[in-house]
Amino acid sequence: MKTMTWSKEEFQDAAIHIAPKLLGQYLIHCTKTAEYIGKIVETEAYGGFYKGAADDGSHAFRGRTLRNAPMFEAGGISYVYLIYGMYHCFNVVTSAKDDAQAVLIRAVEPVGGIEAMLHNRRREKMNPAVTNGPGKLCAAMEISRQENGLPLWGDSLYIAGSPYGERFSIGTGPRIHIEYAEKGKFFPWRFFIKGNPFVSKG
DNA sequence: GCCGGGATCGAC
DNA sequence: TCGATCCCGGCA
Repeated sequence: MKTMTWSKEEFQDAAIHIAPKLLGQYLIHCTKTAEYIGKIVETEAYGGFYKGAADDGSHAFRGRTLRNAPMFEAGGISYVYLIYGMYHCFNVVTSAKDDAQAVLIRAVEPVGGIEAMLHNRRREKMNPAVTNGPGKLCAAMEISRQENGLPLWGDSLYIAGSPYGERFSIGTGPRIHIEYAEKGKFFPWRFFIKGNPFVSKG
């Protein structure tokens, strides 16, 4: 049975709607080394408004810059940036052009390309620390700024639905590590699969 | 130019 | 709890 891959149209929606929908879906990255498959277990929405307040936790809050430019494109492309000089974070850009919104993928459960993921993370055995954080999953799945601004409806980096009708309950809460955002730090825009061991500690 | 800081991680 | 490490963005 073939999985359904997300089309460009499906990304033209608010990040707050897409963030929970991405849970249980597969993030797939095909490289020369491996075909990486991770089940998305934790996401965060960025951009837009919550009860009339703009999201001051979003990179796009102060307008367009060189770094956040992909967020201002039409939904369905990647937004990958370097953080703390060492790590990368992968986002799915959503909504219409010039409506800067994105979903940060915070954690995945390894499903395919596991040997390569372990190698990339310099681990001997699988455990949650291999992919239970945004920087960790990028390192594991070979996602860096080379993957910035790429279409997600192509065939090298894309989202696919689960062929199984998997049931799970969704937890929500405030987003991680944006204490500087006076309004946004209270938005309940973090989503995760309850009980999944690969959800980040936060 | 210079300087402050970050949607993190892992060692101590 | 704290340091690593570097690009960006704001300001001069």
